[in-house]
Formats: sequence, structure tokens, C-alpha cells
Amino acid sequence: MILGELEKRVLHYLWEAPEADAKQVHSALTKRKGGTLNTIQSTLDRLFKKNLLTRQKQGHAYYYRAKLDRKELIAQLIQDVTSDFINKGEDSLIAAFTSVSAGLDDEKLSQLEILIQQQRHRLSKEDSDAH
Amino acid sequence: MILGELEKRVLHYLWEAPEADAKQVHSALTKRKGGTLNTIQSTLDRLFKKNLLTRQKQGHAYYYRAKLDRKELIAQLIQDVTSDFINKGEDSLIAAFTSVSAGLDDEKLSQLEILIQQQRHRLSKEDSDAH
DNA sequence: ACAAAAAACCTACTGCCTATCGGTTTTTAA
DNA sequence: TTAAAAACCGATAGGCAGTAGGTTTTTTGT
Repeated sequence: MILGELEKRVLHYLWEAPEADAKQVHSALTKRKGGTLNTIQSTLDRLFKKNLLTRQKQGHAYYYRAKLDRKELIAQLIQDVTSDFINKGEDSLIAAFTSVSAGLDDEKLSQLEILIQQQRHRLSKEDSDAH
Repeated sequence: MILGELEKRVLHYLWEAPEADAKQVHSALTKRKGGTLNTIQSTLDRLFKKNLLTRQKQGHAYYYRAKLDRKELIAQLIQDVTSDFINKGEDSLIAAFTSVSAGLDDEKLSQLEILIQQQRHRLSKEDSDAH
């Protein structure tokens, strides 16, 4: 998945906005820089076709929402960009972790351990919620 | 950093090969599929200009080597693809970890903890080696 | 119901990048 | 010193983002 600069800016905007139509996105993203409403419409449409946005008519216009939040998209992009380099049987995300961890210092490793603990808590909470 | 299919195949080859000239890469990568030696030369040159390969004349031809190993490249690509989505002050790699860990189950979290321990050992070994 | 306004849709062009390869110059080696 | 090998140059094709003009469809106010 390749994302252009404008596409990224639109996503950023939609992570703040809950939802928005082309007009809103346009006026928000073209304060200094130029660009017509059509450009924004095309970009929203391309993101929709990439399955990164949902949309639904509300009144007159489509209202778009981000399908993935920021972290989910990051995880997706990491999958995309790493999958070609992961050997069969190897888990793509674990392998990516392995690659990245090689550049981390002690403090960051500790941060990671905390994140792992938080994730465990999240998992056990999900489990009890399921009852 | 965007890598095309052929570029990826060349990198894969050079991770196995230690080093190789265009001729070797060409005969290795064009068993079934077509492609001239020139195509491989261009691809090697593009990778060289992207700073992903080193090269040096040995006898008649350039011999190319991968500048980054597989995991280093993966880490680099993750940096590239995530940096646009990381908020200022946030560490790009930690943030990427955070994103990815959200999709991991208990077993994978344990694998991660093991990786973190291994990385710690590597760090302390480096430290003692520095003496 | 109808006309004006708004939005969606189609189409096309530019720019950038990869893949491809023909042809020319430079380098190497017999 | 020339014939072969390699490097280098240039050109084309295909794909995708960004951009926007123009047309059709939808919505809405009167």
C-alpha cells in the first residue's frame, strides 16, 4: 500500500475529525496551499477504494470516516512493507519486532516491556468481558 | 523508500550471495522469467544510488554487496513508513511497536519478551566488549 | 414541479518511479 | 591494438498520486 502526501494529510485530519465530507476536508487542508475541492474528492475516493475509509450519505454529501485508527494503520503498513522480506513460517510482525529491537537501547526496551504488560492486561480484560 | 519487485529480488539474492556482479545476479534471477543483463545493471545501479548496495571494482566488473542485512532493511522500511504518522516527541520505533503489539496474542507477547531479553544480553555484551 | 445549487462522476494530463532494453563509450585483457 | 566485456546514456512503457475541467446526477428551496 502506497500513500501519497495528500492522502496522509487527509487521514490525519480524519483521525481528529470523527467524520467529515469533502467540503470540510477541503477547507481544512487548503488553508495555505491551493487545491480544488475536486482534488480532495478524488483523494477521498482513492482512499475509499483502498479500503481505508468508509462513507455514507448524510443529507446531500458523503461523510467519510477512517476505517483504521492511526495505530491500526501503522500496523497495517508495517505488515505490507515487511511481508516481502519475511521467510515462510516466520511471523511477519514478530520478525519486524526483532528487526526493530536491534536498534533500541535499554530504556526503550523497558518501555516495551511496559507496553507488553499493558497489552496483557487488555487481553485478560477482554477475556473476562466475554463472560 | 519504495522498492520494486525486481529490486526486492535482487536484495534477496545479495543476502544469500555475499557479493556478486551483474552477470551473476542476472543469471540467478532470470531462470524462468526474461530480462536482459542491462535490466539487472540498471536495477543494481538504482539500488546503489538508493544507498542500499555498496560496490567495488574487482577485475573487470563491479561487485555489489548489500549495505544492510535483511533485518536492518526491515527496520529501515518500518521507520520510513511510520515516520509520517508519528507525533512529535514520540519515538518512531516505540510507536510502531505499540501499534503492532495491539494485534498480538499471549503467546506472541511472550515471544516478544524473550526477544527483549536477548536484546538486553546483546547490549550488555557490547558494553563489556567495549573495555 | 422545477430550476438552481451542490455533489458525484468521468476523463485527462502531469510528474515521479520501476522495469526494460537498444545503442554507444569506456575499460579490460589476450 | 583490437575484440570482448562492462559501464553508461537515453528512451519507452506502465503504474500511481495529484490536480482539475467538464458533465451528469442528486438535492433542495421556492
